[in-house]
Amino acid sequence: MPELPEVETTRRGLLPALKNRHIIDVVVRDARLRWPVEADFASHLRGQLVVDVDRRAKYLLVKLQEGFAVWHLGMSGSLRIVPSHVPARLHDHVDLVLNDGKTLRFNDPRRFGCVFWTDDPLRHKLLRSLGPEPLNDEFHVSYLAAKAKGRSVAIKQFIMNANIVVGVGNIYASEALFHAGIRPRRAAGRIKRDELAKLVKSIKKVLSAAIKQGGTTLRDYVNTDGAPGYFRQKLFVYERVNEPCRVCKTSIVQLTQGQRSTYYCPVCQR
DNA sequence: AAAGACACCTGGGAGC
DNA sequence: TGCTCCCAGGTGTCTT
Repeated sequence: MPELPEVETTRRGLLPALKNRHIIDVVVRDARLRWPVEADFASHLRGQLVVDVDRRAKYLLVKLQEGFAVWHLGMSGSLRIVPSHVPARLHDHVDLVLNDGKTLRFNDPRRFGCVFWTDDPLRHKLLRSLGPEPLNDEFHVSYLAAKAKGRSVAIKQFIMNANIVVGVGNIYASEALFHAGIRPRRAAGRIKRDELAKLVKSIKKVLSAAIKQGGTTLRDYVNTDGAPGYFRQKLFVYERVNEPCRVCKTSIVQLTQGQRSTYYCPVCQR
């Protein structure tokens, strides 16, 4: 499910619900996530005050007085705030019970997500070599051009590589390439500088617009209130194979890159 | 170092 | 109805 806009939407929902609350209990119903929930996870969190909720790439950083609870939603994970008396449902794997009668509840059918405690998330193995945030000023055309130089990998897979830039997943990679007018299979190293400049702008624009709409719900993504995101209506190519391009009416084409579906308009993108 | 394949897992939809 | 197959918002790890 979640790319950067969905994770950011989740962060914004969590912040007012978690900040300045105490975690009075932790329930781990199923520790078998992508990486098993560690045995001492609950004891690290129990009794702690939540100080802030931040985000790095697609990781949510729940800042505690001592260390952080770091969450990744994987493909199908979601975090909701529910009244603590609501019974857990299928795939509700982890709860943080708060001192205000509410519970932060993690649901993840495919169990590709993970959660762990750490005292220094940015130096953690999973986060330390991540590229820049796409919405920050450090992500600019000169940076991208330097990284792309000499690379033969397809531009779509290149911008989905979190070591290059974080947060661009399968939906927004196709969408950003459409808006930049670039075909997804072109080698990253052969994209001209002015095209890369357009691509940087498109990535920023698409992600910002999606955040404004609360993200994209295709199947099971919901925000912390259980509501879907509404950016799906604004998609130009993703999951629109054989439908007319919203700009030129040409049929949208689907292909496979790196075992993922890619969508593009053969006329608008060159 | 870079590129590509594969792995993890469940559920929903299509086709028979 | 029920089976099989394919596909899905991610990304670490292994092989070439």
